[in-house]
Amino acid sequence: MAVSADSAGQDKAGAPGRVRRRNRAKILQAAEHVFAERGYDGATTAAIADRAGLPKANVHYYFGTKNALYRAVIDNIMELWLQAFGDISEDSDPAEALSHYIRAKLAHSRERPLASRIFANEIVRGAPILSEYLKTELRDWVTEKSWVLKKWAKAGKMDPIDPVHLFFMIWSTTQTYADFDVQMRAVLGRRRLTDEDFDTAAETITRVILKGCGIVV
Amino acid sequence: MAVSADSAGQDKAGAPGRVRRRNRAKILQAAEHVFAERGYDGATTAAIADRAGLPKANVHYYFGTKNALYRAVIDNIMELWLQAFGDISEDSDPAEALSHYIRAKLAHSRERPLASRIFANEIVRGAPILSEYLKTELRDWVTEKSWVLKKWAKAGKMDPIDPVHLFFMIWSTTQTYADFDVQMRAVLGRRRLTDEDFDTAAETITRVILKGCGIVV
DNA sequence: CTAGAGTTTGACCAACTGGTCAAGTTTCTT
DNA sequence: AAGAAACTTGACCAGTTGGTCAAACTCTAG
Repeated sequence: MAVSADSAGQDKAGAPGRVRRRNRAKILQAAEHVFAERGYDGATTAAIADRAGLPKANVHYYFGTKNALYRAVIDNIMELWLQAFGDISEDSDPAEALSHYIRAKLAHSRERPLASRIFANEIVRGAPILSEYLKTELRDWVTEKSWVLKKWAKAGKMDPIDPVHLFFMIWSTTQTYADFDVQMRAVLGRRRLTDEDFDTAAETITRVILKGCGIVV
Repeated sequence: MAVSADSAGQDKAGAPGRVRRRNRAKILQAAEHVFAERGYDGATTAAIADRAGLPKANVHYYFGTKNALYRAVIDNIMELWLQAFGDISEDSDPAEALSHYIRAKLAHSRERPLASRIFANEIVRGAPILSEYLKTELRDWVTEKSWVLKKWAKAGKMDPIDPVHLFFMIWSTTQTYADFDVQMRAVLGRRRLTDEDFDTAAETITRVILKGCGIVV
């Protein structure tokens, strides 16, 4: 996954390339919004341009095609995903490592719901862009971490739960608060999910999963 | 949610209305496929007509607009959702009731993945059609069942877990096998999820959640 | 059998979409 | 300062989309 340099450097007036950097960032941010809200097909380059406050032709000047822009947005997002993959290693404490991972994932849902929703959309569409990443980087990560969980189980630190499906559980229970936000809000009767909602969610998920895996806190 | 009569009666040759019924059913089925695969905006009436083996004008003859057809598909789907809401009542056994519910939800993901994916798409889009349903029927169901879980907790049959978030956990962990199927397949290295995969999933989810809630089996 | 209701369909259309372009403007380099 | 490079933008275009329509055809009730 390429690492884009956008929004990296400073935008000192007079610095060469500052226009390029600022406009690319504006467009990427607008695109993230529109893609998250409308999906790939529902998003129009005109809507993205509007939101960025630029004429449509300008969007094409910087990113060429809608598809290239979409890829750039996805690139940006996957950078974050990888960061959230905290340290689950053999000698870390299961309770701490897992609850930290769960909380990190949930925080991501709260802080970057657009990213999560775009990711969800991409997967539901059949992952035309991301399937390569899923089959390589993600799969390797899961394989590696599965070994750790198996060793924890052998050491009696947790029950012998299938590690892969356990990761599926953690991903789905945490991402649902971003992707299915409307459903959660409707059921909870909230206009917006509050900090308390996320705290309760974190507590419930962590508790059920840790205890469910036989991890003593 | 309206209950459509499609695919109800028999299609005896000579029975009046049989053409209408058969064609509406054909179109609905095709629409379910296309909407699930491409999302609302990505789906075209032409693609749906093609898949149904009918000219596009025919689709409009029966359903008027694309949006009306989409609503009809959603209607069909919600009928199923409600059925899966098995019996979680005060005097049923927690272990049995919950594990039955989890298995039913998971079976639904395996047997009707298209329905699940359309539902997911609808929610991620902000539930323009379903928000009313979520705020009323679904919310009421959750409220009612939450009472049951709370009584179970008071009776010492399970830990005092937040029931609403627990339902969120069950929904997300089971639906993920339909909605994020590509991701699961990529990580598991399968071309298709097998029966064994679903069995392992059911076992893992049931075990973690039941034990996590302090329900003794 | 026959009149009217129900169905089928190709041709058509206006609106919108992603994308292009060339002429102008601003910024950078020397 | 001045020429080159980078950026801006309104006008434009071809392809696609949801939707219409009228003429032809088929079915059903009496």
